[in-house]
Amino acid sequence: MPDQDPIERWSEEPYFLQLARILRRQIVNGEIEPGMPLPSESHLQQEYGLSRWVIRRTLGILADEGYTRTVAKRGTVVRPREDWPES
Amino acid sequence: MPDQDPIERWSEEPYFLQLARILRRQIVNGEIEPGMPLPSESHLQQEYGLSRWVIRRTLGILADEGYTRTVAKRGTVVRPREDWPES
DNA sequence: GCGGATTTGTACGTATGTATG
DNA sequence: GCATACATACGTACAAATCCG
Repeated sequence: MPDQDPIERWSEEPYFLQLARILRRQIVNGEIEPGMPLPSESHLQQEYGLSRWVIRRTLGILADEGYTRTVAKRGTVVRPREDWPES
Repeated sequence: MPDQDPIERWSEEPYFLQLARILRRQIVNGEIEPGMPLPSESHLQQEYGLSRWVIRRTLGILADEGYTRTVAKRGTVVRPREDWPES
């Protein structure tokens, strides 16, 4: 349900940070398990009503943090827990 | 002289990788010394005839590598040599 | 194996906000 | 007050590889 995790458009916080927090939590909570794919960029666009710029910025952050790996023409998958930041 | 470091538009290599290589070499060669500012994004745009998207992508790479630090509303400066990648 | 749909990557343009100088 | 400079965010287009019926 996208509306459980709405992007606050009045917020000072950039959309890509809000969305990164939302997706990061879903991963940590096990809603998307290691090895499983995240929704595609276009799907995330529709789900959250955000531009692809924001979606890609967000996915870049999660990848940098070690939560996900994005492969060209394939998609983005959740990495093993040992690759996540500790604590 | 921009034309000494032209972007090869026929190349397979993305523009932002070509430009990153060019600017990285200028830094390593001491053409822009630590503490000194890089040209502004709009200046780089005009100098190389590239979009701001490519310029920012490039500067992001150099910053990730430790060569530069970009500060909002200020500009991008070259970091001390000890922050650069070794060898 | 073919062909279309999907998906990510690169690249462009524009607009607006905000802090700096 | 005004110009500069970076940050965010929207849009579009095309390429190339992959996936799938």
